[in-house]
Amino acid sequence: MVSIKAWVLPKSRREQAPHFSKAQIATVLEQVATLLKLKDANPFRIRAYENGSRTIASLEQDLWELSQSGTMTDVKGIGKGIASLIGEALGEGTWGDLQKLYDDTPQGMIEMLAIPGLGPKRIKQLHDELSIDSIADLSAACNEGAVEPLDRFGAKSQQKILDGIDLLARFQGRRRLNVGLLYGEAFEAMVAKIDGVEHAQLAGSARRRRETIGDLDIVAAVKPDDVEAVTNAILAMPDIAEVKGAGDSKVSVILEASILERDMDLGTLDSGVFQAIGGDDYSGMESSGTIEAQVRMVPPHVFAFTLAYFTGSKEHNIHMRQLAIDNGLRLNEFGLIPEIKAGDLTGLEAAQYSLPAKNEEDIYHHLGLDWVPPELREDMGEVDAAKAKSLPRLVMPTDLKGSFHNHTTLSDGVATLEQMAAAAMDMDWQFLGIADHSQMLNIGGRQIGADAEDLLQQGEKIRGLNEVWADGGKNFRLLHGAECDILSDGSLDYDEETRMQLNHVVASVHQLPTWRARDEVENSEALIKAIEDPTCTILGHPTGRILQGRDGFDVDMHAVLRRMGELNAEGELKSIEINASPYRLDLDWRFVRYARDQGVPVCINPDAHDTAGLRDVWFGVQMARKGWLEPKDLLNCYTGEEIEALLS
DNA sequence: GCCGTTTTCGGCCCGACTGTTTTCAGTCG
Repeated sequence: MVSIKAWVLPKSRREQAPHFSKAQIATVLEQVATLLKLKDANPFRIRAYENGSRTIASLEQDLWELSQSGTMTDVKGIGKGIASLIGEALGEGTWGDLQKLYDDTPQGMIEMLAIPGLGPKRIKQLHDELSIDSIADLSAACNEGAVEPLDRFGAKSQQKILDGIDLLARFQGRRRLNVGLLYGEAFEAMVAKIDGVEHAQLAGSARRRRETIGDLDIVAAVKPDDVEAVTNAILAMPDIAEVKGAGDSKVSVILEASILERDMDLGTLDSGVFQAIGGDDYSGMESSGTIEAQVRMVPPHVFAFTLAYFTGSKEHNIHMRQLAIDNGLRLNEFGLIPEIKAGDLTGLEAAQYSLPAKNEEDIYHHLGLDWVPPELREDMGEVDAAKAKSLPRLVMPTDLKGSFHNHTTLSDGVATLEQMAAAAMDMDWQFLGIADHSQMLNIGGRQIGADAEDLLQQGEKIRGLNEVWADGGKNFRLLHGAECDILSDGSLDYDEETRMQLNHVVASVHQLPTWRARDEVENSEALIKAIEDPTCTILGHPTGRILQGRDGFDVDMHAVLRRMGELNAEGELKSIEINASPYRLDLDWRFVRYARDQGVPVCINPDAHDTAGLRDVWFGVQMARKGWLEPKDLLNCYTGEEIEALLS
């Protein structure tokens, strides 16, 4: 059972302003929104805090500068109230009267929000009328039958809460993208095969390639006469653990892992990292899991609208809907309907007057926009760019000609140089960077990394192999690098003379506990010192996060990227990695566009520990797409010759 | 709480489903 960290207002760890980081401010605003929900506050006030949190989290400017210059309210979504709250937090390290809000709300009420079907209003009612303030209390009250007689509750509600508590214990919430896609694509294929389904498509966050997936949304085109039969066919599937609901247009179920015809491939991860995040407990949780899925059935002629609607994001949809309203149109999952014709009609009735759309392109075109790739639909500027016809030509997996950060048997990989090279050639790559762990890396007292001497020997071997391929006219080369540990003070492992002999150095942090115990300022300084080292080429998995496993360390990524941008402007090559392991996907895609804007070349690295691991680059490409990258922004898309010249 | 500018108040996206009701509130996406 995953326990939720207690919610407390952060205390400043600094002597002087600014006292908090952007991430801390964003977290507090998000928590305030949730606490206000539990107090049944004005829903629009709640949304203002939610929007504020989202805005701050993705803000590129320096918060402290905005606050000092009094221009914070120029940021859309930040008004006088939130600006003054932030100003006080940054300047004084205090949080106004928020402490009272935090004190007023029992931790257990926050935990109850995770119970499916139970929301803030009813949690408040349970708290007010039965003094319930923990999941344990709630469970006991349901078992005693104390919940049933409450106003607007009943026998079914009480049972549903018990089921929800049970589900919460079994169901770990979000799944990583690779796992979610396995379920999603399997389920999509099964639904598509049902008689009466004209076509079916996976929508939602899986289609947008978010790094984690909450639940699956499948949109199915079904004629009204076939809906009942299709519903029954779905409910009769063998891999359904539970039916959560079934109506005229929607079936909501929980899928078992047995839907996957083959064993779940969980991918590979650095040695030691598994232990750090819970070892067997973690992998047990991974493979025994279930996932929630919804199928939305709509008449074929409105399929495109429903697909767009359920692809989201919610924020993108709100922006699109506003744009429609500005044009006298009503946009929903059934159509794009002139308000003047729709009148008082709603739903499918109103949709008979919809502008036609045979696909999503048509919908966007009706609103004067270019089609927006699903990965970009996060309301982060894509609507305006689509209007200005300036959306990027996003990178595709086939644009890649190599990668830079991969392991062999010299450290903790299981494949040899030759095996890794052969696998890369199979992918039509022109280069493969080898970067085994450096000597400092120890796991449980055992040295994982390579001694300098062995590392340099590997270089000899690589030069020999490269000569053979060159002589044979094969357009392929290995690049000799190392994944050098960044020590706690920001210096790099190995001596400089050793590092100088490499094609490239991937500098990464592995001693996470030390870094997580420090604050953002110290960590940022250490990372900047590491990238300033003349031998450092690539900053590897920049925060050390493991999705669904552990948070990364605090760091001002904008500041690090700005410094990297300066160094690139001075003619040095400093690249940032999108670690493509589905466990990491670090650099977070939310920073990728900022890196590009600062002139920092990005590289996608599978961090492969075996030949199959090279395929993980696909996930990195998805994150690069979410970060608006074109082939020219990525070192992976240079030719082998160009890379050779760049790194020599 | 934020926004806009026929500004200083009134509106803020919208529909499906469920369980409780007998017209609707809560939850979800």
